[in-house]
Amino acid sequence: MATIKDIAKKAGVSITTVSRALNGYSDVNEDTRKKIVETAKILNYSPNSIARSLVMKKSKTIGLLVSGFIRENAKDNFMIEVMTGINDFASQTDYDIVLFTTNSSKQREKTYTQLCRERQVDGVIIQGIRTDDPYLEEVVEGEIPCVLVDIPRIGKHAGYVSTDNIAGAYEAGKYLTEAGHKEIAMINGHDYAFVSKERLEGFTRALLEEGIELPAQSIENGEFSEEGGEEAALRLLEKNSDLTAIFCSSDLMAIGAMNAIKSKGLRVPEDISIIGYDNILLSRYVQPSLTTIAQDTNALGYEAAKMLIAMLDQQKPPGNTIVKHELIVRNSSKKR
Amino acid sequence: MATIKDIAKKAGVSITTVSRALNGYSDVNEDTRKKIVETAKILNYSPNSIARSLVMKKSKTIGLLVSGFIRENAKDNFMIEVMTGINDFASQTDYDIVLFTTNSSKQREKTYTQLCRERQVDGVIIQGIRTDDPYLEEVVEGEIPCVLVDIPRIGKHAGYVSTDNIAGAYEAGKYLTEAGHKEIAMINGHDYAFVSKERLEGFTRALLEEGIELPAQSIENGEFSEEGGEEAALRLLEKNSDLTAIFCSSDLMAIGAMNAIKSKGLRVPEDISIIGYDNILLSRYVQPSLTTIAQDTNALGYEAAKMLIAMLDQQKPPGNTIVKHELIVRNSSKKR
DNA sequence: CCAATCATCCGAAACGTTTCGGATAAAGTC
DNA sequence: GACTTTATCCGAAACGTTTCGGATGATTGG
Repeated sequence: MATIKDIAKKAGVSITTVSRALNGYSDVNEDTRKKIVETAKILNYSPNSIARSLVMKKSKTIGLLVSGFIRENAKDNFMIEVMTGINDFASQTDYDIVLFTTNSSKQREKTYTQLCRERQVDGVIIQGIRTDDPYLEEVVEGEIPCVLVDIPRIGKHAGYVSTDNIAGAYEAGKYLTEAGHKEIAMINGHDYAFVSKERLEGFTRALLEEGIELPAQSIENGEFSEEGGEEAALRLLEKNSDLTAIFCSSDLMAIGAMNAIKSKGLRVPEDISIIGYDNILLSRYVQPSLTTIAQDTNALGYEAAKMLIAMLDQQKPPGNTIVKHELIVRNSSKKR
Repeated sequence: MATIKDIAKKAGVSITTVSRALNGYSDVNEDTRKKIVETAKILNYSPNSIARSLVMKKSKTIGLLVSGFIRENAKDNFMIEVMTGINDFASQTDYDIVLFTTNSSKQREKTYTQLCRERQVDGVIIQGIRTDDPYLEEVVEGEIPCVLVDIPRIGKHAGYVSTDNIAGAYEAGKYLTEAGHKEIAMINGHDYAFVSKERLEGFTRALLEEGIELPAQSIENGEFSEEGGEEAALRLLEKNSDLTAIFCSSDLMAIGAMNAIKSKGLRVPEDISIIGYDNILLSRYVQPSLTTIAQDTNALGYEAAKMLIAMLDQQKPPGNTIVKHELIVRNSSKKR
């Protein structure tokens, strides 16, 4: 592998001059620059970004820290869409992406901060970690520029992107009440996700405005999985056989709930209306197709990368970006 | 950021000793090691992997070069499952993954080899590039250890993982002929994918064994997309209204074909049987659920990472790994 | 007691780059 | 002609590690 030194020797100039020539500095004669560029090409030179990183103290890489990057979660193309969004922006810049994954199963001995410092990433985008993650605090308070996806926390070096989950859930609630539903239940994710709290809040508020209470026994957690959603729905149906609508905090749980309803011999949407959240790919293909709150997932990633790189390259202070959402009515819900 | 030098000063030893103590060499007294480890902890030391990479000439990263890592392709969770497989293996090792993506749209000025050399990846896994990719040759013949996914090429430093596409397509063909189908067509991907060639070969052979010809006019390309599959199916139906079965080179195209059939007022599988390839997530959820050839996509990635890291760490020569496949009969196909 | 072995430590070079501070010679200024 | 300016170049230090080749002193063997 040819180095800058080899070029210098071959071209008969100093190392300094080669470096400056290749980096477009003005204090090098156009003729010598040409010669240097030419010999660089002849020697098939590629700059060694590691050496550069070492002296510049910048690695030009951003870490993508995702939790639950495992096969099961591939169902949910949420994660992958966020990733493509991040990549969409990053590929326009000179930043590369390095993938960190946390398998919560195996005890991890290193904190996220350590992980990032060792790999010398300039910043990190964090996705899918739970609010009870022991290392969340550390990274929000820490020195490493970071952007959180769907966790509304701002720190000295930490910003976030998300959607307005309260408003989204509110719209779902409004939609159901306006359709004449009265006996309504909710399947939430788990208590350690911000989105769960927010969606509960928005949904409750919408119902309350129509004078409908959402008692604790009408809320079950489904852990954001299809199976969890199915079981949660079964429990809800057990408790209240008059149910006419269920709002689910994720599409995957909504699909599970539909399975449960069908297994009980009931029909969607004739007997029970179902509304999900996320607008995952599956929701369009499932039978009946799913009414849901869509988020621009791709934009979520795009904006995250944009914010992070603005923090890195232009010292912009971290902030928060809210990406739009939208109610998409399909066939899993109907007027009462 | 504390360095090894800081530790040396604080602990009153040399830099060498700190390095050797931290890396578990035997020629350092147990007491001094303890002291060093302790002061390292106090100073909140993290090793700088960049400096280490520079001197070791190993970055302990593998590149993941994927083509078409864009939103549209997220439909197809093939790619993401391969990625999780790669990650599954890599996370057991000390290798990190850095993501390279090629957006074929924007003219790329750098070859894959240059990309890899600049970022100093120790090896690379390449996924989703076409056989007519101008840089494929370069990387197969090149010096950088690489593993190709679904491209059967072996070089001095290049191996591959794939499934037996010929056998898979052969099974699909056998299944259809044994079910009594005679008027059969095929929707293939495009001419620049190895899998297309192989699937065509296997399928043709199976039909031929039953004395059934597959003329060129019974084969249409669908570019591996849902829309392409739909259009291809329409062209086929136009040409031959007696068709009773279509084999598609990908599930996505199969789904498109089903749309086309329905739009023509025909039924799947009563009028026309459809069989796909890949067993993507959607194939289980679509109506009717899709008969398909399943590949262990996760294993594809896992084995790719395994092979690459064996090449890197144990100088194993590159080879080829064939991952198993399986015919999964669902509801989009039936006996004639 | 002398030489050989051993345990423990360290200095300095090396990895490939960037960049600060200057050096040199030619050109311009009065 | 003496001075300043300008264009062009370069030496050497720095980034944070690893590692080679020794150095030191204590212990052992005969």
